[in-house]
Amino acid sequence: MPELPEVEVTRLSFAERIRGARVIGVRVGKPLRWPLGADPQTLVGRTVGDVSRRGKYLWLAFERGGLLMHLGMSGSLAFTMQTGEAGAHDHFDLVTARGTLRLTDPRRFGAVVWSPSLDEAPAHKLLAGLGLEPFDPRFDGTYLYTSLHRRKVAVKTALLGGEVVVGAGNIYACEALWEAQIDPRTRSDRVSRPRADHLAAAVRTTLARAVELGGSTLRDFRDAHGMAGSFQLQARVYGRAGQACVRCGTTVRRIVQGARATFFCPGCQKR
DNA sequence: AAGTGGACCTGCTAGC
DNA sequence: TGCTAGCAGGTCCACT
Repeated sequence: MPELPEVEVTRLSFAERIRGARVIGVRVGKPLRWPLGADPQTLVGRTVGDVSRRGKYLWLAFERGGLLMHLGMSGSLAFTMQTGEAGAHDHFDLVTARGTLRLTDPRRFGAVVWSPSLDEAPAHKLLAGLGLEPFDPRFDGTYLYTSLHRRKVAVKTALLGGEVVVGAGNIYACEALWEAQIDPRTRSDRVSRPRADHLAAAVRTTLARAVELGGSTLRDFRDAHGMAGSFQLQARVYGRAGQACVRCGTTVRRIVQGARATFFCPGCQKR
């Protein structure tokens, strides 16, 4: 579920309200992708600081150390005063006097990991190797062109990998390639310089627009207030196999790349 | 070393 | 109506 826009929308929906809140309890449910790495009770009494984002990870800073959170494929966070009884898929509660931050994640690919800092393990290990943020000024056509030319994978695969640029998952990688009119099967080292410019811009604008629209709610994504996103209503190719391309009318296709579905228009997305 | 495929886990949907 | 296969927004790890 959550790609950069969903994670950012989630962050924006609770960061201000939780800042300064004192932790009064922690509840841990079923195991997530990685163990918490600390006794949950050691969080009690600490005060939450800034909430920031790196790629699809959230970092809840405390006075010393912090929680690195990932929503996996099916995770979402809620932050409310009236938190009900924990359900079968509620695997982490951070209870504060201002409300409870609850991670709900049916598939449990998500994670909540305690780390002394972002520069130390385990956070460091998880964030090492991540590419540039899409809104980093250094993420431009030159950078993208150079990075893509170091590899020989399909350009869609390179975008999804996160080693070049973070944040575009399956929906937004497909959408950005449609926007840039690039065939997702194009080998990364065959993307021309002008098209790298176009693609860098498309990644940025696609993700930015998705944040403005509250992300994509395909089935169950909600921000921390319970608000659904609406980008999915504007998707040009994702999930539209068999339908006419809104730009050229050609039938949108679904193929499989690296065990992931790719949607594209064979009419106007060229190699 | 880089590229590929399997693994993790649960729920929903389409099709028989 | 009920069962089953296939599919889903991510990413780590083992293997070639």
